[in-house]
Amino acid sequence: MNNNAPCNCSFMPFCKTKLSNNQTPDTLLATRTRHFVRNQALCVLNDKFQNIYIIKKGAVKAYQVDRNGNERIHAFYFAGETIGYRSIHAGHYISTVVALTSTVVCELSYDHLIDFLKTKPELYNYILALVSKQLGKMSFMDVASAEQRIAAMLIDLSIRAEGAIPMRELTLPMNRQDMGNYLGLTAETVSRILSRLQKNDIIEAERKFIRITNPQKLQQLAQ
Amino acid sequence: MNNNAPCNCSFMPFCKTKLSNNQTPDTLLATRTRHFVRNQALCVLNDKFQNIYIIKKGAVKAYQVDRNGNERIHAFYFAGETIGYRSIHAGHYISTVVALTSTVVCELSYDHLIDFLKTKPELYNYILALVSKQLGKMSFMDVASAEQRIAAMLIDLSIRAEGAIPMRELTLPMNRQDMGNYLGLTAETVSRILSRLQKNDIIEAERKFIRITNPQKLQQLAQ
DNA sequence: CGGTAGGTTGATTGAGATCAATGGCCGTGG
DNA sequence: CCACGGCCATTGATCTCAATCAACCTACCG
Repeated sequence: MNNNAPCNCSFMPFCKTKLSNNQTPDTLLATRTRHFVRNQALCVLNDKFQNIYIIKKGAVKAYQVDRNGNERIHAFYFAGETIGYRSIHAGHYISTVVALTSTVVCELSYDHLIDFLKTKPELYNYILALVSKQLGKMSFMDVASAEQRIAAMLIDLSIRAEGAIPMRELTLPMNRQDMGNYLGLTAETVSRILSRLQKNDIIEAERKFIRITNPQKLQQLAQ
Repeated sequence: MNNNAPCNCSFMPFCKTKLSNNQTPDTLLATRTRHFVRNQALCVLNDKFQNIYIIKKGAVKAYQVDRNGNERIHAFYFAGETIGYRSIHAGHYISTVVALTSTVVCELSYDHLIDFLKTKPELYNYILALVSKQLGKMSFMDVASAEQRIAAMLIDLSIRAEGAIPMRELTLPMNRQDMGNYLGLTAETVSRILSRLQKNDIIEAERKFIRITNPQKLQQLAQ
């Protein structure tokens, strides 16, 4: 991973490189590459909101802890995806985000982003659209059956997860517990459904490795 | 409702009035007041996204229709609340929004808003925070019991719904079917739980009218 | 090579869906 | 004004799916 390589993420318009005199590329908007190991926190609930993170490599989970001390995962993020929009309003991080695997991120100061935007009003609609895009991700999964939820999640992951072959193969970065937590199911139910999908020749599941052998059927189950 | 009265909604900074020569107040950003009757649509899924609506009076529901033709309500909006942020990214409305009662809205062209913002860079962070705020409303209700969901919804409505006396009394703008749809429950379950809450002296429920007789207990049930 | 976290599978239970019947409210039209 | 019809709400009986509790297996890591 080259720290100075131009992004191809959603911040590309802010990140285009130009060659300066000494032939090293500069970004328009200052960023910093950071590395996180498994279980290390990128940001912690209630810490002052300062940075937006774009995942370059790896995967993370975002969660809150309820009054009973139970973890509630509300999102997973993969390479190319952005973390922090949800915290702009509050001024502090509204969830804790930890790395599920070794993870590389691009760190970007929100204040610098705002200052930069003031010099580029033509990007204004662009950045609003980026934040708006997140709003479309609110899901209705709470009404679906366990099988529908898991089918939908596998399809989603097969598209978003790093290294995944869309609708064919993927390596889950999270365990059954975390999948269940995110979907509102228990780890046992996740395990049972994956076994059932395998019995029905829709997927092959071997711990973290998943191969989707019948994408059409899986899509159908996901509704 | 005075069309020219200054807003006290989240768009207030764009809406402050000044007296011009002839003593009629002007808004900084052009808006238009519109009236909708029950069941009339403010906007329809897939129509070109053009306007943001701020509810001045009344209540609306936002829903999508799934492949099986089932309505899926993902939000209710009340006086003071804003509709349209979710559609900025897509360029078209990503849900259909219909009035639950007679409803008055303030209509605001998104293009005009963007143009206006370009003249007011100091409001960049403000508007980003407004959209970000919506992201915080994504809920975890899918893991709660039916009783928890309904308790939480009653508390939420008692704060947000027009004419509601916070934590005391409210008149529901929607029927049991819509409540259930939103919460991922059936109308029968909603009815049963409301009856149970009444039997336990936590609320009085008479069709659309709800009086919260034991707010502490209700809060406790909602977790 | 042993310990532990993660994963699978079985038996039982329970919350909420489903199916069904009844009653009340309200708008419409005679 | 009242009668009718439709929608909405309530309540009961039954069923189903996923949670829970429990046992056991397997991969991986120090």
